[in-house]
Amino acid sequence: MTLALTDRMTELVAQRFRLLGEPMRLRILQALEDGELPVSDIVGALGTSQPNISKHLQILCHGGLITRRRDGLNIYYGIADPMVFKLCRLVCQSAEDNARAQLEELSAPSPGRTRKSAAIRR
Amino acid sequence: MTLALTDRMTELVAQRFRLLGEPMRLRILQALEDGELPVSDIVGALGTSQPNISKHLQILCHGGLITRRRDGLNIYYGIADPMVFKLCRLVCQSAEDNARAQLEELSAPSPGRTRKSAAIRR
DNA sequence: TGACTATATAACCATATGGTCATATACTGA
DNA sequence: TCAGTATATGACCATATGGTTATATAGTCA
Repeated sequence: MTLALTDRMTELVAQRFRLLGEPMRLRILQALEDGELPVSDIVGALGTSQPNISKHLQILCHGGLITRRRDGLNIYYGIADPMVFKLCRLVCQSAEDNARAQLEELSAPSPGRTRKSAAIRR
Repeated sequence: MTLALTDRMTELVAQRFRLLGEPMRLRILQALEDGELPVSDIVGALGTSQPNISKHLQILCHGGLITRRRDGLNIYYGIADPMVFKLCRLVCQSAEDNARAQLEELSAPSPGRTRKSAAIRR
């Protein structure tokens, strides 16, 4: 079945992909994979400034990818839906496949292409 | 199993997500879902300028998401790996869930939260 | 209340990104 | 070769984004 997204839905989906299109945010998500953490721990784990982490946490939180819970002075963030990791794995896989394909393309002995030949690219 | 991506891999994955984080590019991919098309058709279908489409096509092509094939004056672009639509469906689903959850949050009769309560947000 | 800690936010800067218009390039056919 | 068509690219602009530093806010505890 085709996607056939409405304009609004296309915007939403793009927005969600954009959340994941930032290395620092992916690192934050990975840091939270084993369970929720207070901001200070995330900062410690990722080696960037606390304001920067806070900013990304807010973006992820508003985007609905992480949860937020206060406990005394600390604020704990956690993964809202482990599905994100499924997404990451899929993309990871396809990125690997792509890299492999490019390697083959480069080391191919001759222009005797295998199939469909996705290469013109001037 | 945890993700445990290397820095390089994290960059690659983020880069790939960023490709999908643009409404116009998502629309292009959707336009190609039923089969490859020449640039002019894509332009016709999406109602933006030809240079703009060409730019996005190049980005998608370099990112390995679409294929490119010349036939005479026309250049046909096509989906490189239908997996992208699987990704979109997953994200779409989760975006819907999220929207629904936010609605419930808003229309919840009282602060008698159900579970874990992901809402502080000042 | 006041000192202290954890986190958020404001102001700012440099760079990236998406769009536009004008023009170049690549191919076709007379 | 030349006119014509399809696509790509360069130059440019406005805005978005990620980062930094300084400071505000919220909660704890003496």
